[in-house]
Amino acid sequence: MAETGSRAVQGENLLFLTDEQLRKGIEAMFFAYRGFTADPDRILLEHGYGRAHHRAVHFINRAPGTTVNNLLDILGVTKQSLNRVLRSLIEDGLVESRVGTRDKRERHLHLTAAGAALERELSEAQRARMRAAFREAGPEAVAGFRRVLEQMMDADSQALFNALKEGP
Amino acid sequence: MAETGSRAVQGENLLFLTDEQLRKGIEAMFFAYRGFTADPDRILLEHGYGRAHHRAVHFINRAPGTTVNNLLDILGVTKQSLNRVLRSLIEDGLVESRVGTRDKRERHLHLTAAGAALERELSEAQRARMRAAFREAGPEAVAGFRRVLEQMMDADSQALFNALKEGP
DNA sequence: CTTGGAAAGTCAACAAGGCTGACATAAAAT
DNA sequence: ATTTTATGTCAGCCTTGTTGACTTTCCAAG
Repeated sequence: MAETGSRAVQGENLLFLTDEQLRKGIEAMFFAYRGFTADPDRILLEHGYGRAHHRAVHFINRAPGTTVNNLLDILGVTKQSLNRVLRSLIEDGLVESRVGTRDKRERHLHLTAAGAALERELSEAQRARMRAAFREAGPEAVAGFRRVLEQMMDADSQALFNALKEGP
Repeated sequence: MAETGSRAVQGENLLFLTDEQLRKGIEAMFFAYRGFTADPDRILLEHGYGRAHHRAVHFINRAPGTTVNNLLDILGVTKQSLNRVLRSLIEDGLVESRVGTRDKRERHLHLTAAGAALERELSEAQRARMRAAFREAGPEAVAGFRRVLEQMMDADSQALFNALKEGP
């Protein structure tokens, strides 16, 4: 327990890499993620939806016209799982599925007015919390926050994240 | 869409609070949390456990002798949900439940040698990723990361997080 | 000492949201 | 003409969350 991992490196100012510091980082991620999802979860409950619907709505809004396969890559779930969510969103008139013009096998997904309204309600709540946290922490902390999170992603997630940056 | 939220504040250097920046922060949290849980999830699968078991084992290790009620506060789930997880861990000999000496209604939870071994396997994998991310990002980024995450927590989570810092 | 209530455990039932496997259809690609 | 790809769907399973009802144990206040 005493000499695991980071303590092996010596003669450098790497105190931020001690197991103790790493453990704090891990627990901070756990508690922060709970806060991160708390507000949308409350709103979703009122509408009879879950987190899976939030994720679908978020990324359809981010990349309107995206295909089902593309969404599967982003969300990292099976098509059966996504399909259950998409079906209810389409039935409820929040998402529209348009047959592709170039490739008619593809379905292009768009939010309806109602879908966009829900997306706004969810993302405004989530942004409000993020904004408060960012404001409290300050711009330099925010830059560090982003840098660490990006490094924590898998390589493929990192690619998806950066692809979303620029937009479609 | 144009003048929501942060853009209302003007004449200040608050560009890090634009809706666009906040959206990036939200997506970064989503993808990073997936990476954060990916390694433990793989290990848990091999052992036939899930994330709920990881959380229980983690916090029992952090605060040995903690009571069930205390653990319920930390994890934020129902006792029925936690009980199912604890029962399997106890049956499998990873967790020991000792009747309280002062108050015999309470059960004090401890990891067995086998439980501690699993905890080590899980936390070492998770620390390895966190360590790599921290090292890449650097100490100032790490400080910012921690500051933002703490602000993102609910007030009660923040209290729990800080209580855990000092130890029992 | 009795009783109220807290701590813990248990049973049952349910829902969301993951998963696998199998199969169907349409359209593109070869 | 055949194969591959994109999508949808049915059936069934698992984990992990929920509520509600009930019991046992036991501390503490009356």
